[in-house]
Amino acid sequence: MVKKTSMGRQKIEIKRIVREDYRQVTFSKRRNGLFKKASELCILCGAEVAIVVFSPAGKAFSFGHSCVESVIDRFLTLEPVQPDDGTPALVDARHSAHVRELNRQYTQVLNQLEAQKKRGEALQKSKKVNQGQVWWEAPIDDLNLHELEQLRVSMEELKKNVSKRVNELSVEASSQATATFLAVNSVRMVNPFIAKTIGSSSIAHPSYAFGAFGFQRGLF
Amino acid sequence: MVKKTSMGRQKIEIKRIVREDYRQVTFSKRRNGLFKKASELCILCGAEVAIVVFSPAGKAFSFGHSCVESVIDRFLTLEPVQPDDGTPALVDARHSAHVRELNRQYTQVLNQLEAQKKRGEALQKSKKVNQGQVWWEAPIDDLNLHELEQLRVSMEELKKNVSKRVNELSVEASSQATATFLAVNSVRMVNPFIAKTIGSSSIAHPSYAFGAFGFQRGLF
DNA sequence: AACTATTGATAATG
DNA sequence: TCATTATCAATAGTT
Repeated sequence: MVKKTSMGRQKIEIKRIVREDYRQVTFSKRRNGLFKKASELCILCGAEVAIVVFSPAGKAFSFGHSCVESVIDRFLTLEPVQPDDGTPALVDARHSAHVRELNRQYTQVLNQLEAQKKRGEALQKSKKVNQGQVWWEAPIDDLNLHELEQLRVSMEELKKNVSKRVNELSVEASSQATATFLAVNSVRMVNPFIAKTIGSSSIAHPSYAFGAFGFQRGLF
Repeated sequence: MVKKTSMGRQKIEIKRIVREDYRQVTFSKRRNGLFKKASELCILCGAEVAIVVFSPAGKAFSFGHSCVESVIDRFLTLEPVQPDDGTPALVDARHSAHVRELNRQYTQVLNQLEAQKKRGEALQKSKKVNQGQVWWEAPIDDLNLHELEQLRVSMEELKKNVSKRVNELSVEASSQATATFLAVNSVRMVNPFIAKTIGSSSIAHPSYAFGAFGFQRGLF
């Protein structure tokens, strides 16, 4: 079994966190969580959301869909407060357009980044799955008849290859060695391909270095 | 064992909820959840938070600690977007700073995106290599007798597993299917394990668009 | 920054 | 809408 590395999340009381460093970490985590939730709300329900957060240190963070200012503006125009009495400066309008466009691009790239990250994680994960897999102990239980049939054919092929190789070796090696190979005895199950790859730092077969057979781990 | 009264929460994809009634329910729940999270953030970390939410129907909801307006005001005085009655120079300076910061972030995220793309491509490549590599065509030529012996034992093991599985399936499947499996015919040689792994892992992760609309961090 | 054991949020249901 | 509950997602504590 794996060693327990953490007691995991513990219940906390909702009251001011006293220790500054803890508070800072929690602030970061929860601010991200909040923004994520807001993002989901926008996507799921087509809502418009603006969030402004000031850290205790006075640093400002904001989230907005589609744009903080537009949501806030919309909100403020609903409010009885009407601070605006006159000219909407054209220059500022232009600047705002600029900023909005920049924001749009930034947002777009952020999305792409997230997508890429996810993709990378997925690949990493499937790679891990492959690595943890020892092929002769592979999840045969999950295979249907068709897949088993394919496997069977594959095994025939491998057997042929092995036989061929044995014959080749038999020619050049002593008959004693061949007899040893042919004798069935209990040898530990290790994958000879991997052993080969690890043993030699040759790059003759670079693909194996990536755990082509999916193991590396689980071999004692 | 108590009767199951519900399937419980199920994983959902983060995309627009089509059914209006579901969307409305989710909007209510998640809006409350969002406000609660915001409240906790304020209490735990001493942050100031303002949230404005417009439902798709156009109804406004807001949360504020200590007060929506005060937070928004504080934010807007930082933001150069509003035409200020103060000196134009000061406004421009703020605006420039804002844009510079946004540009900096944009650049940074662009760089991250590039890095992620590279990483993803590398993983994809190694995965392809794995797929292209068929283990039964592995470099048997490079194996010595000892390694071949190990391989042989491994094959025995695999064969046992396959036989066992075939027996299991034979019990539950028709004799016809079993017969089909047992018949040797030329099937394209693919590794069923690999196929299986890919198949299941592609459905692996849900996905929400994290920060889908982008948060602007620390604008000043 | 990453990792888990937990708690907390919430989708499905009544 | 409100309550319930099984499940998923966020995150507190730790490394």
